[in-house]
Formats: sequence, C-alpha cells, structure tokens
Amino acid sequence: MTDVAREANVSAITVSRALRQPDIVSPEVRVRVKDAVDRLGYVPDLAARALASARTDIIGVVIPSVTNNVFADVLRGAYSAAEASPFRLQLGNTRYSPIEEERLLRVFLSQKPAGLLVTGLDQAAASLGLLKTADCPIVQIMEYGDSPVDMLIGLSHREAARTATRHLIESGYRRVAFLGARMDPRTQRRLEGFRDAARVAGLLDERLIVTTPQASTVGLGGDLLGALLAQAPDADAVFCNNDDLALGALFECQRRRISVPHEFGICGFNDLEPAAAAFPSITSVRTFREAMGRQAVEMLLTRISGAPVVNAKIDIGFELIRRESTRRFEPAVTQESL
Amino acid sequence: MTDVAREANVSAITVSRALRQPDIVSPEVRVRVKDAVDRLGYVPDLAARALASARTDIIGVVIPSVTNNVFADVLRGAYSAAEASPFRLQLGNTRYSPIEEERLLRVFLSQKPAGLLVTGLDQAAASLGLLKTADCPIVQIMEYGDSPVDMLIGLSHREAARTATRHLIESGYRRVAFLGARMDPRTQRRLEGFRDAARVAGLLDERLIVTTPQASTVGLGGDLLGALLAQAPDADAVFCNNDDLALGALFECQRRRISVPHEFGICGFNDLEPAAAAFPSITSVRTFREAMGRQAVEMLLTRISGAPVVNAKIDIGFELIRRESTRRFEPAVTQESL
DNA sequence: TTGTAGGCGTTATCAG
DNA sequence: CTGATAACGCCTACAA
Repeated sequence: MTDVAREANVSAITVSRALRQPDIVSPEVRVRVKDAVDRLGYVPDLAARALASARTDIIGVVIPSVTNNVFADVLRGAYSAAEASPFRLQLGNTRYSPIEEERLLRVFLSQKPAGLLVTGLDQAAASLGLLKTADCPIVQIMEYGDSPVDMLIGLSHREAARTATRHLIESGYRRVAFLGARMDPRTQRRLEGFRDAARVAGLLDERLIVTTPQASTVGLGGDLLGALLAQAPDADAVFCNNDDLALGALFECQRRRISVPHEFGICGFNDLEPAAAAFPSITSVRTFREAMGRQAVEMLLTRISGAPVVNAKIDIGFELIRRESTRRFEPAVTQESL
Repeated sequence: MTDVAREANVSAITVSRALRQPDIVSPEVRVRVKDAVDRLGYVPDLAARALASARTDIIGVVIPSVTNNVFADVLRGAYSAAEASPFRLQLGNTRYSPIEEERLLRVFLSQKPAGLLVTGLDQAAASLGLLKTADCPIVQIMEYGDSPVDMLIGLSHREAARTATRHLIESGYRRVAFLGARMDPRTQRRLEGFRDAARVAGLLDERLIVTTPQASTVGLGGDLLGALLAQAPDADAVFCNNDDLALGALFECQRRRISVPHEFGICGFNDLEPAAAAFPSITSVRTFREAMGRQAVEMLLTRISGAPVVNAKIDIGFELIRRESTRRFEPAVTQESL
C-alpha cells in the first residue's frame, strides 16, 4: 500500500480510504490511486485489514449438510445475497452433530465474523452460550419458533405437516402413514404435525409410523415403504418427511404394481424440482429455501450496516402443492390408466 | 495472549509455541499454558496470526454451482479431508461464469490461501494467469487432461461418454440420441465422446442431438426428450448428459407410454443415488466425486506440509453401471410387464 | 479533503 | 527449551 501511495503521490491512509470509501476522497485523487493500484497490481491484505479494524468481512454459515438439496438451495440464496456485498460466506458443515456444531462455532467466532447464519433452533446448551455472547448479528433459519438467539426466519414444520396430513385425509385416504428418515429436529416436528392431524381425524395409529435414523435417499424411501406395508398392509397413503423418500415410495409402488394415486396416495415435503416432473407428479409442501437463505443474509447485512431490522422474526410460511399423486378420486393420468 | 502468558508465567511467544507446536516446549510449560488458556477462555486471533505469519489456513474451493448434486458430493469429500486438518475451506461459486471465476480467484488470492481447488481445465486466460502466479499449491478437479496448472485429479468425460454410447449401441439400440443441458466444458466433451462412438458405429445423425444452454433439471429432461421425439420420432435410446435429464426422460417415457427399456433405452451420467432406485433402474456412468474432492484436498495438504506429491496427475476413471433401463432384450421388470 | 502517529495480536528472528 | 525485539500491512483517532 505504501508503494501505491508513493506512486499516486498521496499518503497510505488516503489509498486506504480511496479503496474503501471512494466518496470521501477527491475525484482526482481517486483516479490517481486507482491507476496506481492497477499499475502495481496491488491487492489488499485482508488479514491486515481484519487485524487493524477488528472486524472481518466473513459471514459464517452453519448448516447440517452440504449434500442435502434443501441446504444447497438455502446456500444458493445466501450466496446470491452475499455476492452483491463485500461480505464473504464461510461454510461450516455440522453433519447433524451438536459437537461438531459447537466446534465450528468456536472456529467462526475466533475470526470475529461480521455475522452468523445458523440452522435451526435446537442448538446444544454450549453452542447456545457461544451464540448468546457473540458480538455479531445472528440469524437462525429453517424453523419458526419463540425464542431466537437474535433474528429468525423459518417456518413451522409442525403446522406444515399438519396441513399435508390433513390434505391426504381430505383426499379420501383413511390409513395415512408417515415415513421419516434422519429424525433431526425438523423431522421430529413434522412427525408431531402428522400425529396432530391424524389424531384430530381419529385416524392415528402408531403402526403407520415408520422412521429410521439413516439419512434420506430415494432408495431408502422404497425400503421404508416396504417396511410400512409389512407392518400395516392396509396403509393407503404416506406423508413422507421429504421428497426423496416420496420419490422412492413412488418407485416402490410402481415396482409392486400399486397404483398411485388410486390405491395409494403419496405426499412429499419441500417440493424439490423432481416432485413436479415425476409421473405421476408428486404432491408436496413447498418451502421457500432460497428465499430463506437470501433474506437471512440480507437481515445480517442490514444489521451489519448499523440499521435496525424492522422484522427480525419472520415466518416465511409454506404452500401445499397439490399434484397427481394424491388425486384419489379424480381421473388423473396415472399408472392405472396405462 | 499476553494475559495467558502472564497467567502461565511464561512469555507470549512461548504461549504461541505451546499452541502451535506443543512438542517443542517442555511438558510442564505445555500444561501450564493449556490451563491458563482454559481458565481465561483464550481464543487465538486468526487475523493476527495470518498477518504475522504471512499465511493462512484457508483452502479456496472454486466450483461452478452449489446446488448441483455433483459438486455437493465433491464438497462432501473435500470437507471430510479438511476436517481432519487445521485447514478450512472457503467456497466460491462461479455460477459457470468465467468473469465471476476470475473475481473469485482474486478474492481468494488476496487472502494468501494455503491452497486452491478449482474446477475444470478451461479457465479463461486471465484466471489462468492468476493461477500460474499464485504461490500456493493448486489442484484442478473433474477433468483429466494434459496441461494442468499444477496438480490434477479427474476423468476423461469424452472417454466416459464413448463407453456409455457404445453400451447403448451394443445393447441393440440403433437410433441413439444425446440430450445435453448447460453445455459447460464437461458436457461438450461428453458430446464429443458420443459423436466418436456413434460415428465409429456408423450411426451418427446430428438430428439425434438435442442440447440447451439451460441448467439441467428433471423436468428439462422430459422437455428435451419431447423435442428429440419431435425432430427424430424414430430415436430408440438416449445418452443423457446427466442423471437428472435421464430421470426426466424416463418419466416422460412413462407419460407417453413408451416402454423402457424395450422400446427405448436410457443411460445417464454420474450415477447419482436416484438412478439406482428408479423404476426401471437407470444405467449410468459412475463418477467418483467424493473421492475426487477428498483426494484433491489431500494432495493440497501433502504439498502444504512440504512433502512432494508422488502422483500429481490422477485419472480417477469412471465405471459404467448397467441397469434395467438399457436391457433392450432381457426380460427385465419394467412397465412392459406390468 | 488529506496526513501523522500509533497500535491491532501474532509470529520470525536471533540470542541466551 | 525459552525470551526480547521487531515487524506483518492496515486502520482508528486525531489533527491540519
């Protein structure tokens, strides 16, 4: 930077200012500095900047999985919001482990991040403590609930699951089952929502609930459907904890010559792209993942800039997308009509 | 750190050493320092460390997409290799834009990264220049080719596509088509491989090639199949540039009552999880994405540690996974037999 | 609008 | 094995 300053005939601090806040230096100097920077190929040292200013341009992002499409979408939104800013995202992958989450938070915090984006509301006590003492804005995403550490944007998975289950029941299915994998906090809440709706309709039967701690895959959806039909052969619909399971359940139905939706209804969760493209297309609960990621980062940026965030607790909602896989009575284009 | 030093009755530099290279301080001092660190809740300042040591613990990762499952797998491998080390990954998403790639490289380079992991061999001249002058180890991933900037791990997409296409031809299909989306460099090479194999068999017909610059989705696979059948109704098989397109093509066949594999063969690429779970299961070319990510980071770590990398140019290969969707003549369990 | 002085927390260097 | 000293490159605070 000293070299640039010499080349541009100004002091180092002026170079610094010309780079960070071009408005406050004279246009003439601004140009001279810019030229010198280009000529010398100067690149600012971010470590020095961070040390001197006691802050960084890093926003830490803590998610449980990088391969899960749901979080990939969240990331896309987060990156798109961050790209327009001078802030960079740093990813941490907890692989659904509270211990790993705590370790990651420590790593992030030791960098004095400008902000933090963390997944869910169910941090372990130690992690919660770290978050509460962190002196940067924090957004929790994915879930909507009562006591966020700081800011919050998400949805009620319980309510969403209630809506989906109710839809299956209203579509005429009577032995409505639940398939769940991983059983992370959000899955647990969806199971609660399922139970709520089934109980209200007088259709709750614990034998219709099949879960596993394994990670969701399409193949697993088929396996779980198999397990369900083994223990409850009269099941006539499933609410799947996510679209991967739903797709797997659909394939398994095809394999077993079970007609969807006439003999068997299938509802997924998240409304990933393949749900709409499948045959028959799969009913699902749409969640706004990219928007969540984007808005979460925007909330952070607003707070970082010093402005207050008007709505720091956002219920982003969900939307039931009705498709062929739950049209029990309508003459939909399905296996049946092949 | 000064506080820790006082608490432990040693000098600051000893604390520094006790933390970074515990072996070179006396066991007694090591314990005293550790206690003091715990007692005071000391957390090292990474910015200061980076400034003083002129290096960082950051490995920059440049990929074209975060939502593409292929790169999600690469990331998983990269993270798993990095987690065992003191190095952290920093992600950059080019969204398939060379300009964005160059910008990202500049950002990374200004942090003096410990290493760089970049996707592909087709960087723009400006980016290539940046990479060549970077003073850190670099691994290019995904493709195998001749002149890597530094290290390389990948596969020949052209050869993989040749193998897949040949498989379709050998399975008895005669009007074998190609569906491609995005048309990034790797897709282009797969198209070349397709042309190679079709030409050798005397079956090349440009009307059997349907491509689009749009990003791949399952739904798009159905659209492309529709476009193909409109312009070449006698097509009897497709090699799809990836499994999303293949899945979409399969659904579209079901929708149109085209029997897979008897009337129509489908082969995908990458062997993502749903390919195996689909009904009929989809033949695909397996690529070793997680291994690529993991090994790439391991190569970087080796070089960072100062050791030489014995094999700095790795062809990780591929594997054709034959499944039901290309069993033209065998009595497979398919729509047909429903 | 620009410049001066000083220090951010750590590590390299060299000495003991 | 341990310690004193001097940077690392930039920014904050204050002054002109």
